[in-house]
Amino acid sequence: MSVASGFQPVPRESTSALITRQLREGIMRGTLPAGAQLSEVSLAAEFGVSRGPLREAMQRLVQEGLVRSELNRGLFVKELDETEIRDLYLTRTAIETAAARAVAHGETVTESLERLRARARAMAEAAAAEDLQALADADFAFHEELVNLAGSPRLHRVHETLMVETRMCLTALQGTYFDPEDQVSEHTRIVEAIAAGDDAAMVREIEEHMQEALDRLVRAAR
Amino acid sequence: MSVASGFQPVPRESTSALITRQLREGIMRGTLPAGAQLSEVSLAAEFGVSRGPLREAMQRLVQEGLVRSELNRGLFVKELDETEIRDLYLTRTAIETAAARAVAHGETVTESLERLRARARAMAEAAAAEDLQALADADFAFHEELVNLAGSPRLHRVHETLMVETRMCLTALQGTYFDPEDQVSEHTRIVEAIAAGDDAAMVREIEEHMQEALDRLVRAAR
DNA sequence: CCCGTGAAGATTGTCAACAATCCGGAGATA
DNA sequence: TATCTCCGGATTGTTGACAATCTTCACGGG
Repeated sequence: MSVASGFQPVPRESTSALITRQLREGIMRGTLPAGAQLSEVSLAAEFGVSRGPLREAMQRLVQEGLVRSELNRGLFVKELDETEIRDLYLTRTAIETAAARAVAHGETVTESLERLRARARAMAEAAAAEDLQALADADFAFHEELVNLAGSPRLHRVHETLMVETRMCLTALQGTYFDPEDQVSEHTRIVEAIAAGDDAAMVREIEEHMQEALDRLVRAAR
Repeated sequence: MSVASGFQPVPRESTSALITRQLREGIMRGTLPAGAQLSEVSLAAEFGVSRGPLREAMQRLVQEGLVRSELNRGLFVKELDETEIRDLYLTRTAIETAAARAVAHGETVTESLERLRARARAMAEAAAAEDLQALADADFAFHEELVNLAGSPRLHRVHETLMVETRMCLTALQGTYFDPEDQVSEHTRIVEAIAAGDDAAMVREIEEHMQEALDRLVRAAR
């Protein structure tokens, strides 16, 4: 019975894990806006489960830092002030520079670069088509790809949360205009720095990109 | 009644948070050894609570990555093979280099350096006294201090988990001998690089320190 | 001797009810 | 009018019981 035919272990997931994912999505999309109280009874009813599994999912989000718990009062979607946003981008810089270095020194650099270039191309196309939604999605896809290619479960897990928080910010500022060309070129420069194998340049490009993105965000928020 | 007399908000914590902390401590100290199944009933009995709050605490640890969940089978303390340990140190490097840079560019560099030097001194003293336990503790205190001084809640949260995992490794290898002098000098060099304000050197020293620590660990584990 | 079958025991997953706590407003008092 | 007290409603925190699932081991057939 061992024919080695690439079967993956059945992906069954616990209910709390499923709920966690949906809640995280909701926070990301702004369906659950920052500062909102998460009522246990109403959410449990919405998911069609009892409060037990729902509370377990909540605790996961608390540990993740997306939800704040006030004892005997309730759970609230975490709000991000400017200090928090700066910290968010500081941490993203830490994770993504590490990821870039791992990619640059990895076994499959050429393949990785190909995938990153594809993501960058997708951004350029979205920018050319002036499709801001697609541009934002491609932007996220690029950064997720970068961290995935590093092949580090820890960097990946941390980054996942950071991206949710980032999306939270952008959702809150929906409708604001950012110059597409800047964004595209910043990403292209990152890829080329990785291709060049120049660690210092790589770090510098990512740092500048984060700084730019942070500035855009903070400026728009005022 | 508003005399503004520096009271801090009562630190009341939820039961699941308290349990989480204790479980984490147990994992760290090896009381709950890697790979062990965490029985809900027995643990709940030990804590004197019912299974509800305990399960919530477990979900936090799952999210943190310290515990692995197998559906309908149970929860197990995560095991760290060599690949995992490498990833752990990769991530620690990412977090701690970022922290060091934040400290170096922070407002209170001189004060921060003082505290780091104090930690380094404590290590030197423990090494001189050949107290290996104290040396290990001082080592951890140094790295925790470094990340705390960065003042980043996100770096801090991630790092906390990483340190638990690191301690897990060392607990498993208890009794192994590491050269104290090497450890002390590596930390001193990190502090001095921060003092010199040389970003590149700082990153290099931390990377080398992590590499050394990783090598010591991997060598000892074989 | 090996392998499939099935029941018993143990463990996890889920639920609905109970207890404790908090918030807001009505009423009383100075 | 301002303030204190107390009560009702709502929400969270906790519990014990029930359902579903997995593991183990003995049994019987090939």
